[in-house]
Amino acid sequence: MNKTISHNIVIVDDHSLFASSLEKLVNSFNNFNVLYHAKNGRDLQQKLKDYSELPEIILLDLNMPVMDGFETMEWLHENHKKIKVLVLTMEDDEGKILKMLSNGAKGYLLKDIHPDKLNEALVQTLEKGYYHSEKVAESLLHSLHSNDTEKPTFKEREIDFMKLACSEMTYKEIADKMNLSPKTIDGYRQDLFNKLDVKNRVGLVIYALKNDISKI
Amino acid sequence: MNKTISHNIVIVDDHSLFASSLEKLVNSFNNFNVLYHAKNGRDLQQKLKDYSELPEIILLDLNMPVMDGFETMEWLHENHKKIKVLVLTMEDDEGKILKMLSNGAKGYLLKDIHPDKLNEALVQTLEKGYYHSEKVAESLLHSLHSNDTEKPTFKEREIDFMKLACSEMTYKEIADKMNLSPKTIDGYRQDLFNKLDVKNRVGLVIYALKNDISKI
DNA sequence: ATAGAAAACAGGGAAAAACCCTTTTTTAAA
DNA sequence: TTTAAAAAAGGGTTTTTCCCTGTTTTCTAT
Repeated sequence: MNKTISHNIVIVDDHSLFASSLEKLVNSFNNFNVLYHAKNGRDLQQKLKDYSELPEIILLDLNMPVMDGFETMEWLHENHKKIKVLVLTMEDDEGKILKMLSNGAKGYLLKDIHPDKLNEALVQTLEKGYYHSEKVAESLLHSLHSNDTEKPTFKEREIDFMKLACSEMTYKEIADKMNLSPKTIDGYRQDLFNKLDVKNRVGLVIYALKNDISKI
Repeated sequence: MNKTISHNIVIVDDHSLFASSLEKLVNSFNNFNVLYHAKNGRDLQQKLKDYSELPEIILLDLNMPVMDGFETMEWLHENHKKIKVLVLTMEDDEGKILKMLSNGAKGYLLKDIHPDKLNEALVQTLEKGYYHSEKVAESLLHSLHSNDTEKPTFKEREIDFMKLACSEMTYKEIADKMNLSPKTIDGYRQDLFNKLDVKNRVGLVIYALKNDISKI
C-alpha cells in the first residue's frame, strides 16, 4: 500500500471498450485512480453532480454523440475551472487542436501515443498544469506562421446545399429538393467556391467531407 | 491464486495506447492472459516465431500500416490454423465483415462494444469455436438476401484514374498526368460509371472513398 | 419609415462533363 | 495465323457546370 495520494481521473469517451480498457491502464500508473467514465458530455454533467468527489483531470474524447468534446469543453470551462482537461482523440486536425486549447484544454493527446506518454502527460499536468506534445507544439507554430486558418462561416442553407452536393444529384435536382431556383443554387455554389477556394464540385465535396459537414 | 488454466491472448493493433489498455482489460478477465501485442501483421509474424508459446486467440485490428488485418488473416489461415482469430475493429462495413469471416476469422467485434461482450466473445470462442454478435449475424443475412455484393474488379489504370478523379483536376488534366488521350480517360470514366452504377463524377468519388480506393 | 445588407433570383455565354457510337492498335489466345 | 478481347482514341451531341453580371425581395437596424 502506498501512502502517497492517488489523483482522481475521469474518462469521457463513448467507446465503452476503450474507456474500460483505458481505465485499467490508468489505474496501473503510480498514484492515479479512475473515478468513473462517462459516455458523453451530458453523462459527465450528471456524474459530476452525483459523485461527491471531483476529478483533478478529465481525459476527454471529441467525437461523441449527444454532447461532443467541444461543447463539453466549453461547459467545463464555465462550470469547473479547476478540473484540468486533457483531450484524448483520434483527430489530429489543426483547427480542432487550436479550438480545444483556446477553450481551455490543458493538453491534446492523440490516441495512437505510447502508454508511457499518457503517464507522462498526466504527471506533467499535475505538476506544471499543462502538457504539450511535440506534435501539438508543431501545429501551433504552423498555424501561427500560416494565418490562413480562419475557418469560413456558413449559412444554414449553404450547409444544406453542401450536404446535397455530396451526392449524385445535379444542381437542378438539388434546387428542386430545396425548393429554390437553380440559379439560386448556382449562387450558393459560386459563393462557396470562392469562400473555400475550390475549383469545382469535386473540390467542394472533398471540403465538406474533410470538415465533417457531410458524411458518406 | 486460481488453479484453472489461463488462456493466452495476443493483440494485434497499431495503436499502442489502445493495445496496452486492452491488455489490462483482458488480463482482468477470469482465466485470460495477454502474452504480448504486435503493431501489425509483420510484427506478429516475428513475435510468433520469437515466443515459444502460441496464443489460443488473436484479437486482430484491420487498419494497420505495413501489413493490415486482411493480409494477416490470410497468412494466419495458411500458417497457424489452430489459432482462433477474432477481428476487433472500428470498421462495420459489410464487405469487410464477409471478407474476414470467409478468410477464417472466428468472430467480428466492433470496438465500441461493451467490455462484457468482449469477455463473452473470448469465452464463447474457446467453448464453441466462434462468436457471432447480433450485428454480424444481421449483416450476413442482409448480404444473403441482397446478392448485389459482388464487388467489381478494377484494372490498374482504372484505379489510378479513380484516385486522380478524387481531386479538383479536370479529366483533361488527369489525361495529361496519366499520359493518355482525354478520350481514353473518357472510356475509363464510361466503363466505371456503368460498372459502379453511378451517374456522375461525384458518384464515382463517393464510391472510391467509401471503398478505400482513394483517401482524402 | 427607410437605407443598407443579405438572400433569392436570373440571363448569357464558355468550359467541362456526360453520353453514344465507331475505329485503330495491342495483347493474348486458339 | 486467324480470332477475340482489351486498351486507346476519335467525332459529335447534349447536359451540366462554371463564371460573370445584374435585378428583385426580404430582413434589419437606426
